[in-house]
Amino acid sequence: MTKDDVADALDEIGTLLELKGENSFRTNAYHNAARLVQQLPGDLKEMVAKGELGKVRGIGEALTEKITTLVTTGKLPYLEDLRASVPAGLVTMLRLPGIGPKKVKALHDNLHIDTIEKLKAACEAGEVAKLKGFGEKTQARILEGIAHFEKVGHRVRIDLALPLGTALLEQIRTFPGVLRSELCGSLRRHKETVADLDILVSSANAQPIMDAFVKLPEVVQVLGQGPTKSSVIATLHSRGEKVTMQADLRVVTDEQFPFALHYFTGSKDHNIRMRQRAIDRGLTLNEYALSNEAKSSTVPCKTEADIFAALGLPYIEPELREDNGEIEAGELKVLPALVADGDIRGVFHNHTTYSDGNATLEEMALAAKALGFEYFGVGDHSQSLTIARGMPVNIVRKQWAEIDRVNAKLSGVRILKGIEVDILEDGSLDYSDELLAGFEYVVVSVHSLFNMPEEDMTRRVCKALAHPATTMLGHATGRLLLRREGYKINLDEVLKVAAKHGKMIEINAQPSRLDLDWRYVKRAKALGIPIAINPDAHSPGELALYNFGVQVARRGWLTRDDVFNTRSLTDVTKELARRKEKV
DNA sequence: GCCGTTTTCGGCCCGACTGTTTTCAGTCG
Repeated sequence: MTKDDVADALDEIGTLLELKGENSFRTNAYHNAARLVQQLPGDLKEMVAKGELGKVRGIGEALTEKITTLVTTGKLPYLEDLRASVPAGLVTMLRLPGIGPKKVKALHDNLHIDTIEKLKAACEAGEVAKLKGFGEKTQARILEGIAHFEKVGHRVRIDLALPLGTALLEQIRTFPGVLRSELCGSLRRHKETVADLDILVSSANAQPIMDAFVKLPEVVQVLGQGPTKSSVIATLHSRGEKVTMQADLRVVTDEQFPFALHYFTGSKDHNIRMRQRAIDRGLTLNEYALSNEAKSSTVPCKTEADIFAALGLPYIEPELREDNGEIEAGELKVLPALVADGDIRGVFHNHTTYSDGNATLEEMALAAKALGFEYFGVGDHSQSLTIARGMPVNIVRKQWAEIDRVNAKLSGVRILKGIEVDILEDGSLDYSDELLAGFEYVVVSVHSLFNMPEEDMTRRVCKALAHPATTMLGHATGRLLLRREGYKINLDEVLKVAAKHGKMIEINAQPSRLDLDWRYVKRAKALGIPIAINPDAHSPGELALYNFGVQVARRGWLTRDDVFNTRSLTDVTKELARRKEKV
């Protein structure tokens, strides 16, 4: 049993106890212990053997015993009993927004609801609204949540899908007889969420590769196995979550590989356009070849670039293949040279122990330096966001003094004095103009009152953007991918106001956000709005998440020049100073 | 569940919001 397996078990106990109505301090102790186990340095088995587990603050006698049982026997009767006493569907119901353990329990106790399907039926019959503590609005909200759940329930965030895909691919690459191999589909196009994994291999002999694939340790179920295609369910722990996805492996000959790679990368709409393009030239394109049927000959292509060239196009990056103008741009030779990870020279919106981050200014700055960044922009929370330990004014001044001290000490990286200031209900900012003037830049974000009507929210954010002290807008919609839709806001209006006042917009690179969405990134570019890619890091490790933001930027057609933090420290500080002077 | 130099019980987890109520429980970050 790995740390992740143990953490999963403890989390599950916590959740099941919540559903049984257990007090929250007790359930929290389990969730807390799950996190502790996951973050434990060193080998868990060793710690158990040496009896060191109990020394960890937050793990007492009862948890030591349960973790020991899990690690030594691989199972836990206590958990198995709990599972048997709580219907599995109740845990799924917790994923609906506005529905917590108490409401799930009430639904189960009173209406015997133990699945999403039964819940939906009960809502539609109006039974839920009649329950004590529920009402018409709650019932409507549940139905909305179910509709949302049905739409995206099976998709997985890219940061969780990628490690599973990579783990499978890396093992496949060690199989004898594998010539070329690649992850295809929406994962290769770097979409923000992925439905399943498409893996492509070229080899002269498919069968042994198929046989080895279905026996990989991540594979928990074989859905089908044929001579050229196998489908499995695979599972992996990544970033503290258990990821389960369908994975399809296809094996083609090496001559077919570029065609199959292009075909399985998609998107479907892009492929349709490409096939049509082939037909226009008297050719046919499919996943195996580009052929001239009249002459019963084929056009030899060694790479995807050869296929594009054969159809009169420059190479089109996978991120652009959405039939979103890339073919027209290719024809006109105006495809953008997309920004790349290596172009990023610093980041702006990050947190430290001054608010809800878990590392100090210096630790974060050093981690930024280790990534090759020239500058680390701090953007801790402002005073009204008390839950995230937002900084009162005196703490801001203390942080400034520490930044000066650390900057004097460190070389090769410079800390920039920024802030993530809350946009208050009326669109004003959470600090006085006088204090705001003391920052090198100001990120403005919404963290409260998500349910405002669209018009009010739009006005609120636009007012904040227009504030002279504002440098850029943080996570524009507040969405949490697959979990919570963003607040209702007219983004086109927001972009217009940003362009008018010369303000920037961030791509929040947290994989659960990826907000601004790439579709709007492209529109922002058209309006000349500079984009900043920010990891919104709360720990040193999260700084590396900026690469997910780069992927969004690439899907939004951005070049290096479109992204503010591709500029050098000198350029960035000069520009920030220029902006402040204007104020 | 955990924790403890105010130590073996009682605090831990705070504030705002929502929708349900008629004084508050549940959810969320």
